Amino acid sequence: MSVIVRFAPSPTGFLHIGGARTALFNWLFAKHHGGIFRLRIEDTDRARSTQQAVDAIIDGMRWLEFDWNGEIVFQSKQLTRHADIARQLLAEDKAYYCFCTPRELESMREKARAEGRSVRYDGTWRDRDPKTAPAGVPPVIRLKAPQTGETVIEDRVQGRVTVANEQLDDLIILRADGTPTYNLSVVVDDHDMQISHVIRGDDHFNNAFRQTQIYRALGWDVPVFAHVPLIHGPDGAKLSKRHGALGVDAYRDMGYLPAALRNYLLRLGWSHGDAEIISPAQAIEWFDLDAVGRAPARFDFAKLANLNGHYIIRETDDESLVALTAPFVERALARPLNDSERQRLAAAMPGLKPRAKTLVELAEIAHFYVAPRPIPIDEKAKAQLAPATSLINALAEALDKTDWDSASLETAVRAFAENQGLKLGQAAQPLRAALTGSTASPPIFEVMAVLGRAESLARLADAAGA
RNA sequence: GUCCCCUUCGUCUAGAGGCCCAGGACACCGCCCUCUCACGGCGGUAACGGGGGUUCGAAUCCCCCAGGGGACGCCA
Repeated sequence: MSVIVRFAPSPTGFLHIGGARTALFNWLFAKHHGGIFRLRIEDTDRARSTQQAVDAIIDGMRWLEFDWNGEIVFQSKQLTRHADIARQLLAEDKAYYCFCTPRELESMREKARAEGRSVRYDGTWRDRDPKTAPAGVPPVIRLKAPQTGETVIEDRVQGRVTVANEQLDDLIILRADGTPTYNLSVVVDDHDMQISHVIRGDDHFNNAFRQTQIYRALGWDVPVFAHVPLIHGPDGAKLSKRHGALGVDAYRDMGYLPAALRNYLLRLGWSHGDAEIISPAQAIEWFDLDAVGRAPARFDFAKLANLNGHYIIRETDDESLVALTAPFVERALARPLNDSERQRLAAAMPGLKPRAKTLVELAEIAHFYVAPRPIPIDEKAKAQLAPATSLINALAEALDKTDWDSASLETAVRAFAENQGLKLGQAAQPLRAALTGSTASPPIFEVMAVLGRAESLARLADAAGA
């Protein structure tokens, strides 16, 4: 069986983190089986769909490097096709007109809820003659769903799940305004696109039963379903904006790498033995639906940060890191970086990157390298500097006679400290405070080497003078 | 309320009857490295929701309970 899957978001917002994982699973599944991965925009809700959201989703997909096959399918363009199918079902007596008004349905639901019954359409118009319809009520079309027996789904993640048909009511497939509803559109599109496996969020599980009934009514093959559990927030509740249901663009802005996000999302609800760091090639080789867990997973920023640190430190070359970090540095500087500054950052990168978990942090700790003099000195650094003015002056004098490379500078400072009867740290910390404006930084001799003689001595003079 | 699903360290998970007085990763704590902070190395705390069965033997199979989640729209 050839594999054709799709990711089908509705464009009512950004590509959120749960959607990104669904896209990842579909994408990996397709790659693993040498199949086809398609993108379909479910924009049948004319009121809530926006072009902006479509763009955000495409943007997110590109950023995560999820390449899809063929043209993007816009569900809204298939509306007449969907409506035709609804009418075909009507003609075949597999569907019927229902003249209940939304208000009537609402009171029906309220009554059911009040009586503790399950909330379902009662089938009022199922066997009633449309000729008895009230005037002026535009009808909807409902599927004549089986009322006895059961509907079974063989889900690749959830297993075999059975629901009694009496639990399912006659769902609306065509609205009063003649537009198709979601469940009909999905079935027709998935059929038309020859989708073999429907991999999507658990929140669609109930729809799978409805959709199965539509497939049956149409005499079409039902695709293989795989419903993956949703992602929860750190408190176990449904993921909300407060704890991470942000658009992937927000993660980009927070300085996360797409590779790290992909790796993190992959391990949320899926595993391969003890593997944690998983390359795209390995992911494609290993990924399958059988290893997807059935329990919802909580989103954990700390683990994402750790993974991101790994990808920054070990999987990204320094040149790329400079390019990725530059926008954040420039934002803080409120001006573009020039070539020599970029070169300085590149030279500093080996010392910078093990100290950052995100590109934002990387930009923050890199800032002192390109900050204009006199550089800002934080409170703790000021405290270390205050009693050390003469020490800084003496050090500056000694260093000015030294070759300006990391090793020579270290030798000189060590000799200086020894002569003064100081521990190395007692000389290095004031130097660090003066040169970086902070009490924590990359190794101070490396900092001096990257800064260069002129800039370093100037910063020392600034500090001693202040 | 009704239907469906889920339940191993704080978190992500390994585990498909004996290899498990439960392994890995993140987080946390300690030590080492060290000019600071990181990185790295080493070590540590920490879990099978509860109760019944089945079995010589259960984290693994069955039942019940509790807790959590999802769905019940002329939204997707």
